[in-house]
Amino acid sequence: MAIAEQPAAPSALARPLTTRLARLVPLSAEETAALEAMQATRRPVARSADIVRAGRNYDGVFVLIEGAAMRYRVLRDGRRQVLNIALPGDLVGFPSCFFDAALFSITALTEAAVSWVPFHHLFALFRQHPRLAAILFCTFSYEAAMYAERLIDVGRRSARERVAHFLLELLTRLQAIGQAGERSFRMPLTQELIGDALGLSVPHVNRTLRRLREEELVTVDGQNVAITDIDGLTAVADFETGYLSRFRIGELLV
Amino acid sequence: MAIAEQPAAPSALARPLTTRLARLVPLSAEETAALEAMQATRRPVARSADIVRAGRNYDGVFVLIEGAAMRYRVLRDGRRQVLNIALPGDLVGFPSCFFDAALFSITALTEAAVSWVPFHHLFALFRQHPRLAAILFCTFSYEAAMYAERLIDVGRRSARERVAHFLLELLTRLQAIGQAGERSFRMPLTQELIGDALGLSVPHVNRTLRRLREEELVTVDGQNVAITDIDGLTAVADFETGYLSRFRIGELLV
DNA sequence: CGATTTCTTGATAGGGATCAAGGTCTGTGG
DNA sequence: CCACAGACCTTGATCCCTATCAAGAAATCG
Repeated sequence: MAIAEQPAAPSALARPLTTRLARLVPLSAEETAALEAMQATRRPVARSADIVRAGRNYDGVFVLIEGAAMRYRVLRDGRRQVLNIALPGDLVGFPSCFFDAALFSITALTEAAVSWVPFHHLFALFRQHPRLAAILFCTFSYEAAMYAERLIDVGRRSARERVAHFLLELLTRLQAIGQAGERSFRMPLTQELIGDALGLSVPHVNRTLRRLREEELVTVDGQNVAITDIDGLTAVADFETGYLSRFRIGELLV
Repeated sequence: MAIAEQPAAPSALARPLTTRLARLVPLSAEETAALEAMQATRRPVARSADIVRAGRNYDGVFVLIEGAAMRYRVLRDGRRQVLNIALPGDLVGFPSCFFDAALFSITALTEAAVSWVPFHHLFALFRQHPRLAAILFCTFSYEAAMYAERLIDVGRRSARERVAHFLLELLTRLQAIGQAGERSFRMPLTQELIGDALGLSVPHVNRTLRRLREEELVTVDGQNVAITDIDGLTAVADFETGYLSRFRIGELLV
C-alpha cells in the first residue's frame, strides 16, 4: 500500500475542491490556503482500482482530484448497487470511512488522482476555520439531495424516467466542473454500471437508451452522449431544472 | 404560522439530541449546554401536519424532540417516495432547508414536537464548539449510511428482502433511543407508507408481511410488530448486524 | 355508530429480469 | 499488421415479480 505521493502542480484544475467551494461562497485567503493544504498530496489511481475497500479501516477521507469514481455495494449473490458517482472536488470515503470497517467500496471509473486527508487534519480544519466547516456541511446537503433523487428514481420512476433523469443529472454535474458542453458529455459509465446505479438490467438499459435515441431525445456515439432535445428529456425525467444549483450558502454565512 | 413556543421541561427525554450524541462521545459541560440551547424551544406538531413544506423558504432546521416524521416527495402524477423516517434526536430539514425552496416536505407521522434552530444559531455553534461540529458531521455519516441501505433495498433487493431489512432497521433505530423492546416495537407507518418508502404497492406490502408472518419470522398485531425469529429475518434481509453502531467518532476526536 | 382509514385478498396485466446469442470495439501479443 | 481475447453493446424470446384494478373486512375516529 505504500504509494508515491508527489506535491501537486499549482494549477486551478489541480484543486477542484477549492474551485467548487469558491463558486458557492467567497473564500478568504486563509480558507483558500487551508483547502489547498487538503489537496496538497497526490496519489494516482488506475482505472478500476479500489480507492476504498469495504471492510477495511481508514483514518481519513480522500478528495477526488481528477477522474471519476463510484461508491457501491455488492450483495452476497453478486447483485450490485452503485450508490453514487464521485467527480473531481468530491470528498470520497464519506460515509464509508467513518465506520470501523468501511461500509462500501469505492473504485476509480477512469484514471484518477486523489488527495489523502487524515481525520485529524479534517477536524483541525473544523477548529481553525469554522466557516469552512459550515460550508462543507452545506455541501453535504447538495449530495444528500442527489441521493434522495436517486432514491426517487429507483423507487418510483420507470426505467425511461430513470435513465432520462440520470443523463440530465450527469450533464448538470459535469457542466458545473467544466467537463461538459452545453448539451453533451463523455459518459464515464458502462451500461452495466448505469444499470447497477439505476436498478436495471443491462439489456433494459440498452433498450431504454435505444428508445430515447429513436425518439431523438439523445444521441449516443461510443462514450459521447449528447442531449438532442433537452426540454423533451427534462419533461420525460421530471427533472427539477437546477435543483442542484439553487443553493443559499452565501446568504446563510454572511 | 405563529405557533406558541414554550420553554422545554428539563427532563432527559426532552433533549434527545443531547442523549444521542452523548452516547457517541463524552461531551463537555459547555457542549452539553450548547446542545440544550438548541432544544430549548418546543413546538407541538399534530399528526400528519407538515413540519417543512416543499417549495417554501426556511432560515433554519428543526430538531425532532418527540414523535416520528417522514421526508418525502410527491411526483406530478401522485406517486410518492418516502425518503426517510426521522426519530427523536434527528435533525429534520436537512437537506431541504438549505435550498431556496425546500426540496422535500416533512410531515409528522404521530403527534410530535420539534425545536427550531435558526441557521445563525447552528453556525454560531460551529464557531464556538468545533468539536460539536465534527460530531454532527459524523452523525451524517450514519444517516448517509441509511440512505445507501435504502437505495440498495429499492434498487437490488426483492420485496421480501426489503421489508425484512426495513423492519430490522426500524427495530435497531428505535432500540437506540429506548423506544423498542428486545424484539418488538410500535410501527409508526401505515402499510401505504411502508410501500412508499420501499417502492412497493400497498397490496404487495401486505402480502409480503403476511408471508413473513406465515413463516413465523414476525408477528404483527395492529401497530405492534414483534420479530419472532431475529436470526431468520436477518438472514432474509442480509442485514449487517449493527452496521448502524460500528461508529468510531470517539476514537477520531480525542 | 356511521364514516373514513387502513388492511386484506383475489384476478389480471405489464414492466423489466433473465436467458441466450451474436455483433462490435479495443487492446495485446505474435 | 494481423489475429485473437475480452469487454462491451445489441437484440430477441420467455418468464416472473410486482403493479394495478377491484371489492370486501376490519379498525379507528369523530
